[in-house]
Amino acid sequence: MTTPPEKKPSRIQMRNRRLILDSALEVFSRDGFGGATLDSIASGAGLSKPNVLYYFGGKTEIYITLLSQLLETWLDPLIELDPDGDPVSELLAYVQRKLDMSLDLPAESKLFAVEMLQGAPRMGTYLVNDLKPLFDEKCAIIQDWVDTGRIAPVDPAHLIFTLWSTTQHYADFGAQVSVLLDHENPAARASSHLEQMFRRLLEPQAGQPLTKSQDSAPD
Amino acid sequence: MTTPPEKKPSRIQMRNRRLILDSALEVFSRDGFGGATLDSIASGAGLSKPNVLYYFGGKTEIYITLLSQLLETWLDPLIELDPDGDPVSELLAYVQRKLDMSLDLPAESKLFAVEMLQGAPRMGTYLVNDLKPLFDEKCAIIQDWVDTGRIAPVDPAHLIFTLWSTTQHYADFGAQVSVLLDHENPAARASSHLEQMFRRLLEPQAGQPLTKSQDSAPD
DNA sequence: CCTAAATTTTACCAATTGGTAAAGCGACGA
DNA sequence: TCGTCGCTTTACCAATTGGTAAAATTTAGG
Repeated sequence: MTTPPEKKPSRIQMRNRRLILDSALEVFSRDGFGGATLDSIASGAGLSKPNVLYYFGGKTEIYITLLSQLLETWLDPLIELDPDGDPVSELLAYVQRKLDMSLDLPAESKLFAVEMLQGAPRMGTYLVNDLKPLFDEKCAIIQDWVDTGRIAPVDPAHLIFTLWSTTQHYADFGAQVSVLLDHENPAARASSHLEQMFRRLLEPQAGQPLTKSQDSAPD
Repeated sequence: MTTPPEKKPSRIQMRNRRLILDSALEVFSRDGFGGATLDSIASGAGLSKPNVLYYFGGKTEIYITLLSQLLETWLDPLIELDPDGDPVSELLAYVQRKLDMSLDLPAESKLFAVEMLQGAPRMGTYLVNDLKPLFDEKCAIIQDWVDTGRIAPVDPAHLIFTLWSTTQHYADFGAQVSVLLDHENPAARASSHLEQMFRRLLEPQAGQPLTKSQDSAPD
């Protein structure tokens, strides 16, 4: 009970907590957990360090708060993947949603990346308890689409990895992308490139439909 | 002259410098530049902190040394992309080389990622002076392959981004991959998934070959 | 074995870190 | 007017940080 005022958050509490979290997102996503300092978070929020610690129990609590808020936003597009929709459209829409998020909220993407690079030390349980079941569920859906010949045969898990990595790349490696593309805005080209790529990957080939992919061992 | 012994490096110098760099690679790739400490680098190398500073001028010098060594290894596969080879084979071989590197040397991949996430503050010049020209050169080659109808029409720059992101994902997000795949080794499946994906992306479609992209000026 | 150079350790330091204690400030109701 | 409750600041602190000086030790060469 030392730190966060209980009960109803007042207007000023809401405002300052948000200022702190906004600043912390920027700092943590750039410098990682260990590299971030309370001082830079505080100054980014326009507050003093002890004032920041009035609202949060400590550096770790800010980080955890950020991470769990992030996860809700992050999982949302995957949750929306509809087993009853048109498979290719659903997956292409997922790609676009993910790409939009990476372009609009690069810091969120980077924060996630930073945590993963460290081996997910403060996120391990979440990965196992929340992401894994959702991931398995969606893999099963995709596998069903493959089995019924509605998309080309593809490994669902690695398809999702590919989808995540290609979209998040524009956030996480934005510095590189920016230099290599002469600082032109990558958004439009990235979008059509990814759409084209996943469309080709996923659209069932006219040649070999479901006859061979139903259950036998491939390769 | 303060720090690194000049002239011929002795056997013990070679050994200790290598110990330090190996340990530093591990630490920097996990914790980032700001999060890494000389103490943890030293203890990882089995040396004392002042002893580490006998071989390197400081934390930054170790980091820079690591980065420039990394870049040679990292750029190599791209350099090998042969304009005279079979386009699809060349690109698929590049994918495999990149994937192998990510699986064999995940720390190198992570170090690069960490630096990019921070906005490449200690690498800006490398990006512009070394990577950018090479990138442009290879993009031109790929564009030529497209223009001559030897691969399907695709944006060369974004193709490379896709290639980089999908392969490096297995290193940078290894913690996530490991959990989601039930800790089974992703290597074999990743390899065939990526080969299939890029093959479909790149192989010219029977339907619409070079008619629309043939020779116009590639600005 | 002896010396000189190379290496390693011990003992420090100033600055910064995450965090705490308590005093000060402002608004608001009695 | 007063008190008090929520918020902010000032003044700290112990631990850790990157880095240095110099003594102690090891090594290599003759």
